Amino acid sequence: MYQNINKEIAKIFRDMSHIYEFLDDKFRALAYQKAAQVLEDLPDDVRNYIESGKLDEIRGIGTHTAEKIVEYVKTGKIQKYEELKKLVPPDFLKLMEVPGFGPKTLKKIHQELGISTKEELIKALKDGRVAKIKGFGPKKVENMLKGLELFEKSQARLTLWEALEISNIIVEKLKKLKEIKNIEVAGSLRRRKETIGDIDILITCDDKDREKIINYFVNLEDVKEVLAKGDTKASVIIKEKDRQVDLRVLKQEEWGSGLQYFTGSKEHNVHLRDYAKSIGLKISEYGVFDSKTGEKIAGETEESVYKAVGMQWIPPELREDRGEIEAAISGKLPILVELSDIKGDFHCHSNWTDGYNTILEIAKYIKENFKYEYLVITDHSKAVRVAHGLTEEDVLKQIEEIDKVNKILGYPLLKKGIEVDIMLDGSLDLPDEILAKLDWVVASIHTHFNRDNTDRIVKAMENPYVNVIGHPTGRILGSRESYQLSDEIFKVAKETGTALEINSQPLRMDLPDVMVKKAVESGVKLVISSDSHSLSNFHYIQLGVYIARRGWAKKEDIINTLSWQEVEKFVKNKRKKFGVKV
DNA sequence: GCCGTTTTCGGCCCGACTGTTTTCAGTCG
Repeated sequence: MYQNINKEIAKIFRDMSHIYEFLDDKFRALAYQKAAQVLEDLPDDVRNYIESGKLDEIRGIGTHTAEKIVEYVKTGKIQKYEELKKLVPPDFLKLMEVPGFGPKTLKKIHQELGISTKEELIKALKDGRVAKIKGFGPKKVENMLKGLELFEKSQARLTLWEALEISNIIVEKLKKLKEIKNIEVAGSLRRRKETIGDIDILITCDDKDREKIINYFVNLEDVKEVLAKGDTKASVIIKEKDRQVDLRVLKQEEWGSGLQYFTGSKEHNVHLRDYAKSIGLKISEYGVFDSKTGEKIAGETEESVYKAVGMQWIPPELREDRGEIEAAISGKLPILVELSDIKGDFHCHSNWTDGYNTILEIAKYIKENFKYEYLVITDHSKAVRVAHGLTEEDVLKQIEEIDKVNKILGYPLLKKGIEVDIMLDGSLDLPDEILAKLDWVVASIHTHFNRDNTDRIVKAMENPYVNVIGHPTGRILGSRESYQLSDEIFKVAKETGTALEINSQPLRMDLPDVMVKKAVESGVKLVISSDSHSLSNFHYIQLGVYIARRGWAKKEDIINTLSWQEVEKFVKNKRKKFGVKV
């Protein structure tokens, strides 16, 4: 069962971390926080680590957290957690995530007023009881109430695509000001995380131009409300999706260290600063300093910051504290795949099923807008009724149509493919004789999400004609969790010569980054696909490239970087392996 | 509770901001 148990335990550890914060045991809280993060990022089922005796070799998991993991696996609960839970009102655990609601604040309210539910707390905030506690006051209470409101409003995060679109609009407008010297987005957006909270934009300029730039920013037509406007920073809410956008003005000599700091992630920065400290240096957003003399030794560029602590520059997509710091110290960072390496797209839909455009329209659009060597048309197969999936006869007709369009284009840009459905028993809904006529076969699951689907995917991969598994985990961000899968899929993918898809649809982003990393480590090939249903969708491919990069994928790991001739070799190799004549 | 390119014990990122204080604790990113 893939990931679920890791997540279950991570959630408990996170709760325990909150409880320890509440109990003023800061460092235990930190340790559990770290263990939770590590578990969430773990691409393997944690039980595999137990079996192989490697559980406490994971950095961040020690003797005691390992014991508790084993205990959970064996008994379904953690005794210590059950005891700790009794010490903190359950509502307060959730409230700790609200801005302004720290452990000390909540503890004091709990002790002084004997309050233990969210409802009572809100009442006490409003009727002035909280404001009377020593160390509290009207302003603090006001901010807590505001925090509560904000928290409830902004729970939903933007997709990476939405955040990129919004930030591009703002950045392009700012770029028109010639006073701005450097400009860059920061935060999770620069790291290209799958979802984004707020948008951070950093710039540098001469001191005398600050005011003009900040005024220009807060007066953009996209701005709905100005939250704050100061000397070095302005925050606004923009009309598009009611999102907060922050502009920060840095000094030229602090550009690198500021960009590094504001890019994060938090975990990456903590680890980086900790390491710097161990070699006698101090890193802050203002630069890299000698701990003893206080002398500044770097900061103007990001490269200089990493270089000063003896590391390679780390691409933002890797900055999640998943081993990139160690790799950068030993000079072993991978050279990540880039959008310009991509030679084609392997998954799209035409109006033969649920796409909006004719095959000819698609072909012309790709010819004009991409430098692709190939594009595989992969409409749905008949089992997907809502999409009017293709029957055997339809597939044969579409093959003729594609030949026709290629003739119009004057070269064979389009390739013949299908997104064939994986049935409940793992069989496919089109016969091998039909699949054999195609250049490329994507096999996907579109039904029965509430079960462990390893068996279905394994069986599909054992079909000689299946080249890639489409959106392998089935997740939809914000609405559908991944179904369960075991690591066997990586093993079988490798053995059978089947690739795994990185589906670039903004709400899919499937495979997720940590699974991409696992695939790369397992020697499994990946295919980046737009899964387009309309012309503009083809541009999603860059999202897939970002996930691939976040999963440490190199050019060699990605099938799309191959010429079509090499792709054909990949297809033939699998068929040969299964004894099919090619 | 975790961890080691100073350490197996004694640390655990850094700085700004806010609101409450009268020198600082708590929170945030």
